[in-house]
Amino acid sequence: MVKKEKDASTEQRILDAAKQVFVSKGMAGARMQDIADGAGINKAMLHYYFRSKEQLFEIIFRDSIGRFVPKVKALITSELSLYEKIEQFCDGYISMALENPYIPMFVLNELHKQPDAFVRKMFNNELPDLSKLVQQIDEEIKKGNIKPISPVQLIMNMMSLCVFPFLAKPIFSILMGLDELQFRNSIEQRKKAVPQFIMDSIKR
Amino acid sequence: MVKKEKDASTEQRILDAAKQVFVSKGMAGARMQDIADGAGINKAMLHYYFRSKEQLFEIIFRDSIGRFVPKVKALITSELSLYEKIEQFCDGYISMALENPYIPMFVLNELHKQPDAFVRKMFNNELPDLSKLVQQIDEEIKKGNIKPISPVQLIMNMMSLCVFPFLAKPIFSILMGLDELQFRNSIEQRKKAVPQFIMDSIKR
DNA sequence: GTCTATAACTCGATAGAC
DNA sequence: GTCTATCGAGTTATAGAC
Repeated sequence: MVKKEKDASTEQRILDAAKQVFVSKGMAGARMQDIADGAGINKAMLHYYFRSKEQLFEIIFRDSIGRFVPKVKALITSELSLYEKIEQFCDGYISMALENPYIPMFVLNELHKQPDAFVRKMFNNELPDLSKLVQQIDEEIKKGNIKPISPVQLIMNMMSLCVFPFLAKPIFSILMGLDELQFRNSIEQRKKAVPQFIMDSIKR
Repeated sequence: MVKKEKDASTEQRILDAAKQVFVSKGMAGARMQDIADGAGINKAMLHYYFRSKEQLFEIIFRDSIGRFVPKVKALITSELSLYEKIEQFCDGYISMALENPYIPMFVLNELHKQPDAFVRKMFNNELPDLSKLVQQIDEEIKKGNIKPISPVQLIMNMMSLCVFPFLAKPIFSILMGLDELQFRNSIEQRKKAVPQFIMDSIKR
């Protein structure tokens, strides 16, 4: 990196443009030309800064998801109560996705193209251990603190409620006539509303 | 169609293979070669039966989603109670997606590439009218039958709980160690469990 | 570092024999 | 109806001048 550090560097402009294109078109649909246009340079420069499309994609992905995964791993094996875990997962995921709204679609697409390889990559070859969380749910049921529910169903519900609105943004916006700001506000509310919705449902 | 009707027709084999490929790779990622391989023929035959990739995609899409959309439109404007609508939407969507598990991903992908055009195509240029449903929710709140909740949030929740598990099948299966049958059973349960989960949460 | 030009390749589509 | 062979458009990637 011998260049001068004046305005927003070419490198950064490429990364920003690439994020934008990769999320709206997916890896296969993305065109290096579109990324170059978005960054205000030509295709050759993309290859100068990042050897290949593959590598550009890789860098963006790691940079985006790299910080969130370890947090979730730590959370689910922590000593917090079930309610705190639900609260922190929802808040943490929704906050992350509000800052990187392209991530949910990005992850989903790659997941479908090569499930095993991608899951391993995402979790650095070490799957998070859900057994403690599952056990915790079963205990709360046995103690009579929450209604009987299969842990698998509860975890599915929590993830669904957090992730899906980001994936379905286009259809929600059109169907419910939400503009950019209204959509953002609706999502913002969900940081509190989703844990509330879940607890209202399961608590006795 | 002058060919003999012996085994599973070439045409049907193409459609089956195409479904399979389109859902796992998306429209842009799908390769005519892969579809041809899946159907046990060569690329030229694809073009003989279906003029273009575009057209093949179109046919599969209309065939899959064509029946479900009108049902939903009728349901939300019907005279049924809020609870019955929730129950029937969840059961209807989950049943449809269990039979056509590729649809959720398929719709989502196209939605992201060309949101407006695709939504119009999906609903035949006539968006479903949610106002009656929204009004119904507000009334139930005013009557004190359910807790205060934004109709937008409630509808988002319902759709999330129904759709997301199909999208996230690969990660759920790996994370929770579910085989094909176990996953199917978990989803099957959700036909009843999701409406229950929602009602438990909102009812007074 | 940035550009133009072009090589190398992928993939949808077509021609034409059988 | 089915195949092989090939074209042509569109894309990633590289060479080489400035």
